[in-house]
Amino acid sequence: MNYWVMKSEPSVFGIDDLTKKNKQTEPWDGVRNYQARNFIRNMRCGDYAFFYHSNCKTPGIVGVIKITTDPYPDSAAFNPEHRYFDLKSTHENPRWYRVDVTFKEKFNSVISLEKLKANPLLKNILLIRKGNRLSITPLQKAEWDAIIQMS
DNA sequence: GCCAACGTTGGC
DNA sequence: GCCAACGTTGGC
Repeated sequence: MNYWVMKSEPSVFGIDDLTKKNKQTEPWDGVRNYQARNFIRNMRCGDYAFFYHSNCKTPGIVGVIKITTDPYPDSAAFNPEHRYFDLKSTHENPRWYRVDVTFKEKFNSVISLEKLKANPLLKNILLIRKGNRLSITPLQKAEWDAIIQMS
């Protein structure tokens, strides 16, 4: 079992896009960064992730999602019409991957970036490292637990 | 809107 | 392989 943080701009795709009754599972697609891609390929069905909202009024962790597939090729990369199209990704040799995520929980309030930075138990997490731009980052179990404690 | 930090591209 | 130029991310 692995733990992750998955980051997205809520104006593009936010946790509320997963809280609708008939749409609690969505593919997490569009990851086009190699480091993040490598993390996705290490994900397994049954892993858990925090949903992080970036580039918004109060950036921070807003809830919990579950990884509900193993990684599989991101078909958006195959579609020339799609904004995530990549000529160099082919069916024979896919370059980009995605997983499906399922809504689990939305916190009553955001665990803000500011609070995450202030918690000494989280001082090593990639998410808050200066200059980090990865949309997918791993967490240790102890770090996961520390964040749950804050919620 | 600003700008620092980072990743990618492409000329050489 | 180096590195300048450029595009993007994301906090503030």
